Amino acid sequence: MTDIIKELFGKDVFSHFPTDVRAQLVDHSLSRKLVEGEHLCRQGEVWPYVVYLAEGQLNWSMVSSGGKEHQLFKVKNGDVFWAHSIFDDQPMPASLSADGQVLAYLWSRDTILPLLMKYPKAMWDIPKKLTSTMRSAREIIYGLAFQPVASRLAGYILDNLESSGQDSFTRDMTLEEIAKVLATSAEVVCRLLYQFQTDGILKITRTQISLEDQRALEKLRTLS
Amino acid sequence: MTDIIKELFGKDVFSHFPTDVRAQLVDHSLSRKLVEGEHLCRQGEVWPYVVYLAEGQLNWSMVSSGGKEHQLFKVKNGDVFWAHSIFDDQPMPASLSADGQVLAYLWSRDTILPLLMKYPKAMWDIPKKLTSTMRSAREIIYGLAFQPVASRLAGYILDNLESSGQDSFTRDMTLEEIAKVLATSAEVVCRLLYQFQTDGILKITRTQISLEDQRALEKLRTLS
DNA sequence: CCAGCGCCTTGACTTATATTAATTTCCCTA
DNA sequence: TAGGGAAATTAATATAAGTCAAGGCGCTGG
Repeated sequence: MTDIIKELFGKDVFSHFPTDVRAQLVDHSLSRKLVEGEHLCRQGEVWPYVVYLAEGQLNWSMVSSGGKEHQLFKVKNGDVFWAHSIFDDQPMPASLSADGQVLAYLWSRDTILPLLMKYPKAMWDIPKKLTSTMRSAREIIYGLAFQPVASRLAGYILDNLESSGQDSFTRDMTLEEIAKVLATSAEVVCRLLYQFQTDGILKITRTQISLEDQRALEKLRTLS
Repeated sequence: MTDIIKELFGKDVFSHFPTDVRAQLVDHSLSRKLVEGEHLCRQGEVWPYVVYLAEGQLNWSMVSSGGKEHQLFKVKNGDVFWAHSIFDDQPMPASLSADGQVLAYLWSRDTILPLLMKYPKAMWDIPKKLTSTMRSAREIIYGLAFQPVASRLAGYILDNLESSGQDSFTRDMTLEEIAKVLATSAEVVCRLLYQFQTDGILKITRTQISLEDQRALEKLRTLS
């Protein structure tokens, strides 16, 4: 625990608390272990917590009015997540669910707010963080609204290649899951992947995707 | 000026400042008058200001990578607007331009930040405000991504009818401008309006829109 | 009063993507 | 090692919406 917590106190907001407060925060933390698919919070619920994700990943996904599920982003290992309800006491607009094994530490608003009031410098980091979230959320959703599926898929592949560090990677999500992220259907993803292959951009097998022409793929991502 | 400022101090954030600080804020305010179409800030510019809109309306609009302009929302009379750059010193993601005559009061970060540090209760209202902005922005952009144009148009008309208080209103925007808000083209808007008429939902002339069947229009809005 | 301009209207065509359904491939387990 | 089930693939079809082009209407200023 101590190592993990040490990392936490290098992050925005938390880095501004003095040592004794840090100890106090450690004492008041709640820890939650989740298994694949389990929910940390559900869309519609009022859930005023800060999360520090010590192990694993969380999916931030929402169900639209049409009943379709869409995954907007992932909370990654080491990320801090400030739930909307902390600030306005309104229902959460999406759900957080575990992607694999998860260990998370939580603090309720009642714990953290008095400390923020006492250390305004820490508090000032919150709008900063929210702004950056807004910026990236806008980017993502705008992509959904204004970029063709092919561009979104290109971006998705490039992101994966980048984080794998190789020029090829093994798909660990089903086409169905990818489709959920790109807000389209598995069939379309499949067709586009093969389209990319005939265009000489990728080589694909059932589970592997390897890059043939990075420049072309990057062009696809931005074009239109 | 004093009346206007009095209103300001009833709002989030500002309501938490004591009298002497309020006076100080009035002293340090910058006032800007704008005429139709003039820009208060431009997309891409680092612009660390808080805005209080005393008269008129501002359009918050962005140019997408494809070069198309899209208007996301309006800052209305009496609204307070916290520009992204205040928090993270990054470029603004969209532009603010005057919709008609505008009178705005501005405070730079250098003026406001020390006061926020001194009055954490005021500062705490900022994340609250940002959260509400995030919620409504998400709603709007998700609409663009997941709702058909017909639903968006239905919502647009219902909003206008509501704010006019009548069951009919005179269009004060060109089809082109409506298209910009709905992220589509004027032709499509036109065709849909006539479609609505043949369906018995609206009666339209060149400039007037009057409601015939509210229930049907509301159904259209939500029915994905 | 009419010429011209901006806006609106309409039609024809193109394209991206959703949907449905049928078929194939792969992998796991009995 | 066969059988079953999940996932992937492919094809056919449907539909929403964008684009282009042409024409019509109504207002304004000379």
